[in-house]
Amino acid sequence: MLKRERQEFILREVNLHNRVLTSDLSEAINVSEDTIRRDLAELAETGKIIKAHGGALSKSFHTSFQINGVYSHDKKKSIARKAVNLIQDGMFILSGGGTTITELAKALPDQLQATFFTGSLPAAIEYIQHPTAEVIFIGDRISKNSRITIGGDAIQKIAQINADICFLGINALDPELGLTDNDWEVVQIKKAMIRASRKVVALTISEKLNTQQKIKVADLSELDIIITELAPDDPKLEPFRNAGVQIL
Amino acid sequence: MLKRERQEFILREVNLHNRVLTSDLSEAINVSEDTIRRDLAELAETGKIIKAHGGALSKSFHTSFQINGVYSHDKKKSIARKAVNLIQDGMFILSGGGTTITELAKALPDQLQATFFTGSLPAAIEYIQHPTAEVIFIGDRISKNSRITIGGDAIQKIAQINADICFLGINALDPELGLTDNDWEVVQIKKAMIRASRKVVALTISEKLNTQQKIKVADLSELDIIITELAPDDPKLEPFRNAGVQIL
DNA sequence: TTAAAATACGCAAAAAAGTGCAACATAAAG
DNA sequence: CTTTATGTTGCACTTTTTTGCGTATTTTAA
Repeated sequence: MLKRERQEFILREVNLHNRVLTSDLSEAINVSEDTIRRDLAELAETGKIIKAHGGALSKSFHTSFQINGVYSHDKKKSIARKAVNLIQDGMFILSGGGTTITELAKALPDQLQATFFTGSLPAAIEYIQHPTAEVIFIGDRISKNSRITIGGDAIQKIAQINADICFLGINALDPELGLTDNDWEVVQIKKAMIRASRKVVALTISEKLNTQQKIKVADLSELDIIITELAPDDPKLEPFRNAGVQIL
Repeated sequence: MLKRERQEFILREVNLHNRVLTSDLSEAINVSEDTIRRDLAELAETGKIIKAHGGALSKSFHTSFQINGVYSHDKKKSIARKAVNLIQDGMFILSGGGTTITELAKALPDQLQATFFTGSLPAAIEYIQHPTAEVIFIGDRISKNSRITIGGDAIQKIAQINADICFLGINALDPELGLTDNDWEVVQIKKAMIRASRKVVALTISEKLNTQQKIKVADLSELDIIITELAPDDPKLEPFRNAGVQIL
């Protein structure tokens, strides 16, 4: 079995079972565990899998673990600081969910007068603590995973809004595939929010750049601004800038 | 099971049940309690969970626990325990706001299957953490004081509901004046909720009995059940029982 | 205060991973 | 065809990681 062939087999196994053991792979392919380890190391280096003691985990399985760690907290704060500069007094703002958005809510300057539409419970809790912000909650069924409103009623309500700007915390952004997500209901909400806003801002930590999930939310062309914790001229952002999206 | 995989499992369990026991996890995953403790320590170190004696708590649970005052905490807990007995599988429940209601949400038995309609952000946060409860949020403008939805849109939505039971945390209850409140917008919401339910349950600590506020919400005759922390035959409750309201 | 439960700590065994090296294959260049 | 350069693989060895156990300590609840 060729090296390339072997690695593709491993990748399929990982994505199928969400985890593989070095020992199992070694036995299945009939090569030494050293070789398997070397393969896993290579696959992990290009970001296709996550290495772990005893084997490896699939990327999608692992994301939740990494993304809500304390490491990314500072990054999200720095993203939030950039984002609040886009907000001006009197604006009508559509706000999605996610921890990055929650940071945005915390970072609002005290004297700001703006109206926030959101379907995210954690975000709403933060917005409502702001001294002057007006908060409109978009009601409907609440998703247990993401703690945001989902469902047709919510989409209808969003469609009635004509917001100045929309902030979306996003899970995956790829130069080719654009904005993607893994939850069909959430995708519908995000699409509705994008339609209901004059300007769309995507907030994301750099780890989520160049990653893909299963369901399409929007093309890059539908985004106006991408905000990450990186400097705007970082090479990782090059393909997105080339697509005509403004980078902050 | 790989270490990382195990920690992901633990993290999911914590976020689902709000608390986990070291002993349960040890048995479920089939590793020693030492190993579980080490995992919990690592997860706590990166801020993903809150460690506690005997197990760990979810981060959100811990924070919401801290936010509420402790003055009448025990009384409200005892009220909540009485109230959950009224809830049965499959019920549609309208739920107001207030710390007593939040306690009710925390006291729900794990296996309960019910649908909760609410316009209270803190209550929704609690309901959504329950493993099986369905949560429908009634959206509209959020009041800064009470953190519940107010406004005509919400009232209209409530009118479309036909709930089995309605739980109201109340601010003032008087044998003559009935249920009163000081916030006009909140009063409209409460009235709508009472209209939309077959059975109305008022939850209150005894300090609020025999007090009045400025705006009338409902007559005593519109209430079906009053729950306080007192024993049902307490003399303070006599006038309410005489008005034909059931006391728990 | 006291007994039981839970935890921290040190330690040792087992498993897994990293390291250097030699064997082998492959392909390009002479 | 031979030689050389390159890359791949397996092996012996060391190092690191992980785990469970015994013991001492702390925490909890009565």
